Amino acid sequence: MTQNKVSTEEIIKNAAMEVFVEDGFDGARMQKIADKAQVNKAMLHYYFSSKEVLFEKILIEACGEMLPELTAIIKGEQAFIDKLKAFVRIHIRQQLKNPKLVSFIFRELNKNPERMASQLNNLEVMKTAYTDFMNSYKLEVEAGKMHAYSPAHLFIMIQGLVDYYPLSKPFYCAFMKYMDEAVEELTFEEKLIDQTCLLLENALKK
Amino acid sequence: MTQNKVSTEEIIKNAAMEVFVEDGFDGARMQKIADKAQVNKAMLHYYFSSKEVLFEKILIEACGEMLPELTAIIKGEQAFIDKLKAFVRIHIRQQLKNPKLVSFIFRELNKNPERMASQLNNLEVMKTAYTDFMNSYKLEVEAGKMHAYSPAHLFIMIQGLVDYYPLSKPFYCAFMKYMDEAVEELTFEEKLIDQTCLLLENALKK
DNA sequence: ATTTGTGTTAACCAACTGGTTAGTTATAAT
DNA sequence: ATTATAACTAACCAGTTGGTTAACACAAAT
Repeated sequence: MTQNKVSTEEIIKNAAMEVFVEDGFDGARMQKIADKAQVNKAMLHYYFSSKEVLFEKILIEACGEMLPELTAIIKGEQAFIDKLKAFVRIHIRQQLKNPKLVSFIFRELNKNPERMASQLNNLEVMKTAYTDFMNSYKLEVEAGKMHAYSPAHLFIMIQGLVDYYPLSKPFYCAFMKYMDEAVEELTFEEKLIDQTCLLLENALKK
Repeated sequence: MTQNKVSTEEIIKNAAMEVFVEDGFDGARMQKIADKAQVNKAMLHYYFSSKEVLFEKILIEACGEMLPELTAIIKGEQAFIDKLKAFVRIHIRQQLKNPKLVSFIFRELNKNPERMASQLNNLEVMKTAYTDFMNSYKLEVEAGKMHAYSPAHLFIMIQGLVDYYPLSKPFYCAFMKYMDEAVEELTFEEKLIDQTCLLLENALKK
């Protein structure tokens, strides 16, 4: 019973995650969520008062799912460049596991930047990650081992390199087909990771 | 009359562009488009049979607006690296002029990759751009002047560098505020362009 | 003057949407 | 056994949505 109680709410959440990620807030239908969760539609309003509230809960969870194993890397004892490579590798692989989640986040981010901003408090991890990462970079620069970039801009460029492909994967799948380039997805993506690491290494190392 | 005839259809299109870009397909309301165009809602169905049809027209136009001055660059007589820099500069500036358009394209791309793929025929420009660009790059590599990357992957990485920030600008605006970093938008963005050029130069030049 | 065709409108409609409600079952507490 | 509370359901509701329709205006062609 206590099991069941927790369970139903969790089932709804999982169903809602799927539907919201697939269809976005506007496209998502409460009935579809209820069907997927195999509960009566009224249950959605029983556990979560409104669509908006349910969505907010899902959005928070979705954000959380974006930055998991990453913390481990930052706290590691590796050299900066190895940390960076590990970050690239893990981040891209992770995003590619669920590309729809990535596009969901960006979709809702652009629709309602303020809401996402208010969620930023939860991303304390990200703040420390950013700071730690950039401090190690500055040390490398001061030691004359790396080219100097503006840390903030470098951060954005790295994010671009690791977030962009998962976000536009469907486009490139179609584009490749159109270009008559037969590509085996997995090898292509692993190679993208390698190439990204290589590019960053060349761009940074003096 | 002929003037007026053309005009009304164009007015509707412009209004539809605004609303679809702002709200996405699911969020957009025909009434809102009609209001913005200051015409009766029935007129939308008079000129464009359905929401779907109107949307498709808008999507094509939106895609067209994405790749304008770029063709000029490719046909230019500059050296590869200068072409690349010019591309970065113009592309980022262009996207930043209307960031909502960028996020609109990505939103709808991820919602309906097949539709976007079918629109790829219109992007003949892109195909030639891609081929030309990559051929010049290969020449540089063969001449031993540049590091060798897989052309396809390099293409994607470059796109990531130029598309990512406009796409996630609202996030970084909020993030910067949260990090207590006061940034003057325009200078920040011009510097991002410079930094991107620098990064690519370092990553490519031997 | 009358016809014809295009542009335009107000009013309407069926389908759908998020949300409610009144009532039912099941479980635990007294 | 009775009560109280939480979990659940079927039916319903008011508001919205994309889309239609029948009538109207107004110009050009006859």
